Amino acid sequence: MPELPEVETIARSLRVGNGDSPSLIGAQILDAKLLWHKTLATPSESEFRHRIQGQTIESIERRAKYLQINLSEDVLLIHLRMSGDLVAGEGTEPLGKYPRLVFTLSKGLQLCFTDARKFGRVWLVEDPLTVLDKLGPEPLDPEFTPAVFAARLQARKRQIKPLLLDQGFLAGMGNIYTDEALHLAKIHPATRADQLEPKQGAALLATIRTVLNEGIRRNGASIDWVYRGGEFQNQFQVYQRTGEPCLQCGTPIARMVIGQRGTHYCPRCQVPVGV
DNA sequence: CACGAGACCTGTTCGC
DNA sequence: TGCGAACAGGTCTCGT
Repeated sequence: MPELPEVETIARSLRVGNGDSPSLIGAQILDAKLLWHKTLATPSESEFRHRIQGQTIESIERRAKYLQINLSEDVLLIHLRMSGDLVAGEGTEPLGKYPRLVFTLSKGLQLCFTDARKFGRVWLVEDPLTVLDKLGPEPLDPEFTPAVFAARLQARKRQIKPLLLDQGFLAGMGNIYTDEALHLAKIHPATRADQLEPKQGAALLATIRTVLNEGIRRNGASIDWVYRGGEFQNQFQVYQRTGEPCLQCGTPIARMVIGQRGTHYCPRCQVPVGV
């Protein structure tokens, strides 16, 4: 489920708590139980348990689609990939289906990493940059300007959709929000990046921010059986609406495969240019 | 550098 | 109803 808005939603709820989820700030990690060995990217399981025991959760933030949990000595990084989730609560029995890594915390709390498809990964490192150093700019960073974004587009020949999904080019976009942003910007997903007018490129960053902010405002999107409780799925204009009328022009939404990803677009609003 | 295919995994939904 | 195929919010690696 996790693109930037979903990860941001999780980071916020772990940080400040919400209805059924307690804030984890200040909690101490008493132990960690690894239930699927590949979930832990580094270090080894024994070193992981040894190092993390006794550390306190000092702050929680998000970088791209990574959750960054700053501990008293180290940094815990979590990537949810396709089906990962984090559930905080009370008790020692793992919360939720498909638990892969369970942290026992002080105050009778636990943090449970669940992940049906087992793609998610967890790192415990001293320096987060050893994991995060290849990431591109944050789309919501106000210092990242539309002009800079447009200029970076001009230097690339790739199709715009795979380029937006490239985390080294721009960090945090996933399949849903990319399709939605391109539709809002009226750009065909197969358009070559360097074929976009600088004006279009600048406008594209604006629509990216629009859909991301709207996603965050609605606590992310919940679709299929990987449920999170967000409501952004009700705002989809194209994603998973193949054959349904475009809400702008009535033309049936089309689906094609670009970069091995299902891609949804309006063939009338998003006219192919230089494809 | 760009691009495609294959891996990594499991669960749900679709088509016959 | 049953069964295989297709599909799923992500990313890595390898070959061309």
